[in-house]
Amino acid sequence: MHSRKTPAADSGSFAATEARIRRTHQRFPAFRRDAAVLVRLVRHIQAQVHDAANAILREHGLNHTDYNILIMLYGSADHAMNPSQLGGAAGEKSANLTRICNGLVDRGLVDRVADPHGDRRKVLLSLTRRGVELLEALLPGMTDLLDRCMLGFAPAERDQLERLLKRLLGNVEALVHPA
Amino acid sequence: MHSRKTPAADSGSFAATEARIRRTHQRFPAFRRDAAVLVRLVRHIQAQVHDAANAILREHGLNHTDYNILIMLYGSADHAMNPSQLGGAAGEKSANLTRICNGLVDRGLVDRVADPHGDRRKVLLSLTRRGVELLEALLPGMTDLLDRCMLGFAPAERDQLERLLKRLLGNVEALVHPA
DNA sequence: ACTGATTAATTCAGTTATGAACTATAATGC
DNA sequence: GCATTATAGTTCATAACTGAATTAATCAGT
Repeated sequence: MHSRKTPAADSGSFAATEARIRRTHQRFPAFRRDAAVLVRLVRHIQAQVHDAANAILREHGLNHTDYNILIMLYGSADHAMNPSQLGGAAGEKSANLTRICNGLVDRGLVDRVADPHGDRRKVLLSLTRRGVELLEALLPGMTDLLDRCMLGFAPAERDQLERLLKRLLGNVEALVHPA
Repeated sequence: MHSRKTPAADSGSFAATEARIRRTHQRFPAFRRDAAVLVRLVRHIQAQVHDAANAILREHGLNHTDYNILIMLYGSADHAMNPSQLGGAAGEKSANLTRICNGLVDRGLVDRVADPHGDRRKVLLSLTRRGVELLEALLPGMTDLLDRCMLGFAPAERDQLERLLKRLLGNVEALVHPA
């Protein structure tokens, strides 16, 4: 018996990717190396974190998306948010959010009630006691993962990276919601 | 008639997200603000770029994933790669890659043949003439997207961001393939 | 008040992605 | 040579996600 992990491929060595980007730029000069590299870096980082988080969370019966929803609620002022806030915060489309929350509600981790404040279209999602407990049981593992991401980064470097990424985010948000 | 765009949510304003992360940190001090912010930034950036690219590519009958495969092949030395190289480069799992390439082969954009060099397990994927043509028709739009990502970034800032992201990638790769 | 446009959330059909199992070939050790 | 182990690629069942349509409630202008 084999296959303890997905064979996938050697995702390491971004060097080959860079060589490809360079060649593309040669064949099609308008294609800018720098931007392409950045976008691909972001893509790879996101994919790896996603996979690593999934691997950790699987044994608790959750995936990275579920976790993201739970931690957003955990961080919110009263452990409660509307679906649309939550979707925006977690970067999930509303249709997907409904599905995810259905699952979390079914498992008793999240509560879904009509929003008491006026607007009867709205819904309030909140962590149940069990949701809080599960999340807090998960947090050490996830915290450790985050720590390992930051190995070798000086505080000033983290700040700088954060600042630059925020500007990048500003730019890419303008792509979808133009003006 | 309404709904010209998915309602989704206000993905803008990362500020609320930061407030949540701060609260989480207060309730669970081991949870580091900086790392969490960075990971969520990466997630949001990737999601937005993905959506924007999909919107552009849709009218050509492709999605962002398809495009990524094609551009990898385009950038490779002889417009040809093995599935596993390609999967690694594009950040796709092998099972998914098979499916994607099936589609591209069916549409006559990609050629799939036995790798001529010895190893009979291997397969070679390459761009067809049509694949090259379609890709080159697409590239101006995608190039423009990339350009808009970089608005307001000085060359030195791009370099710095690239360097920092590469280090981050190094760290996150170690998460999945430990040691 | 009433019409038309917006917004919140969900539903739905179709697409895309995942983990595990499987087949076939190649490499390694003995 | 032969057994063991590893790798390349695919298949399959299931899960996750998407865009568009739908329902219901609010809002804005008149």
